[in-house]
Amino acid sequence: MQLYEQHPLKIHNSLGGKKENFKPLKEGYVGMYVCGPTVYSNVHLGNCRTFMSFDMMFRYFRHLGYKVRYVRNITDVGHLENDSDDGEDKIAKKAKLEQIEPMEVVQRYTVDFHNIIKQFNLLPPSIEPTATGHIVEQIEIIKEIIENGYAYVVNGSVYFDVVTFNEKFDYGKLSGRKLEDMMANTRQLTAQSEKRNPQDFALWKKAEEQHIMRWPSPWGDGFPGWHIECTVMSTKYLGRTFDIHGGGMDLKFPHHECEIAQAEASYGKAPVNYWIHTNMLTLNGKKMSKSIGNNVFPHEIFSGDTELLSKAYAPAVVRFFMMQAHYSSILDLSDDALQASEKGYHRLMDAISILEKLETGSKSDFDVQTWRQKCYDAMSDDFNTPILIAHLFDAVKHINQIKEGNEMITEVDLNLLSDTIKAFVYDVLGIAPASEAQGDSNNLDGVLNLLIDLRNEARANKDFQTSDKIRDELVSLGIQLKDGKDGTTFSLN
RNA sequence: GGCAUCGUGGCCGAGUGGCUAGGCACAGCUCUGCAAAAGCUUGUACAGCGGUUCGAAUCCGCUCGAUGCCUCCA
Repeated sequence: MQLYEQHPLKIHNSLGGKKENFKPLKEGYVGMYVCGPTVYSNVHLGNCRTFMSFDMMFRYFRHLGYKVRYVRNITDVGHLENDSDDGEDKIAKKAKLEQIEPMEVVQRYTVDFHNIIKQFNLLPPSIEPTATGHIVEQIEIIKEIIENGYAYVVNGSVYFDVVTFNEKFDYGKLSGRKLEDMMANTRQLTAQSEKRNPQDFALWKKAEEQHIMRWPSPWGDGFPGWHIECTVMSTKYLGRTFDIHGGGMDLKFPHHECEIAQAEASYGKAPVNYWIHTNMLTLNGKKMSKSIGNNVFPHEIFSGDTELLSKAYAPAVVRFFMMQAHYSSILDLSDDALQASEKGYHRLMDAISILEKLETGSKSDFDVQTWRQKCYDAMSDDFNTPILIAHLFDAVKHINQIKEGNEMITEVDLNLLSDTIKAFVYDVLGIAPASEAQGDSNNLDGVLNLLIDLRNEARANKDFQTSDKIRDELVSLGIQLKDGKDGTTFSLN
């Protein structure tokens, strides 16, 4: 029996706005697509939060025993700079600015993205397709949409006909908008626009002479519109209808709305059963955004090299900080909040590290079975990581009590406790084990144990000057000694 | 202007029609040579105004405020 049978999962579906019981199309398998980064600049921390949230979901699905195909794309072409007719591709624009090949820009920032994501301990997706690798498929689906009567060609460009589409399908069902309202709220089209209606969006854009990223198509040389790549790459690898589609809240409209429209206009059916949208990470109460410059880069956090922070924070601490908030809530980044998380993180990790040293007894004062169930209940209730973490701290309390000799635990329970807490912290939350995060080494252990011995000798001789010197010097090196009942231990910061 | 989300104790952040999340900070105590760590104890918050209810912070309405989307953005 798989874990997913014992712990049924509920997911908040953005389409409809309700929590629903999760039922995959094929039992035991999950298909999940997440809109990945546009690689024309470094990822900022806000981007990372989204990918981290979906990484956590990916991990929990796997933990539950599902076989998951997780597709996260790389957008390396296609974002129109603006809606005007000379709209050019963001990546191409950046390339011209820096006098290099567009694919060089793509390469540089893709490498940066992978590097950062790895430090945050994200698992690689099953497939990471690129938009430029699927031009042929994009052209094919555009042809289909034209044949079905939901798109029109103007002067080498192809536009999706929202009004015609809306007659048969419902444009706006994901974002809760009505086409009439949208049209009423839009200014009149300028005379020179090619579009029949301001709400129409580009499926294919004609490339002007100076446009360097271009591909031949039945409508002339050009490049694909922003929304079509996701429709193509998701359905190609997951099927025309698949389980989960995720992305940041800011993509709900128009991007995801358009994806639904494109899929329905071509294949005639809804592409996705469960839409999941993660909320924004804010900085000073405002959304992080590349375009307005309100952002923090991960390397600035890791190095502490920013005016926003008083010190550097390890990737695992940042990850723990993010997991303390629900994925669907706005999270505001601040130095105070990170500091609080860092302390909590160390408390949790210290408890895990003393698990092996605990002595077992004849009975348990801690109901591990019930606690374990609560952990699953939290995660299975729309991936409620903050509640899970609250339960983990409940266990921390008991672990410390057992260490102090105030409580007892049986060997069986201790093993279950140990396995469960490690599974949730390491495997599900994706928080790196202490040894990895702290750069463990046996040499260091040996040296520290020697220093601890020397200090304890000094203390025994009441030579507190020496003992305090050892302790204080170590603290300034980031090593904290902890005197307990059963001797002295240390932890690294 | 339209649509959406949200407003919780010093800070961060869950949750919910009645039975006190959690973390951090603060205070007292225990332990300690002194600290740190750990443990124990204390904090009764839910924007405002109405309404529904035996009972609402939780449901409904209004007001105020914040944020997001409506043009590229996770």
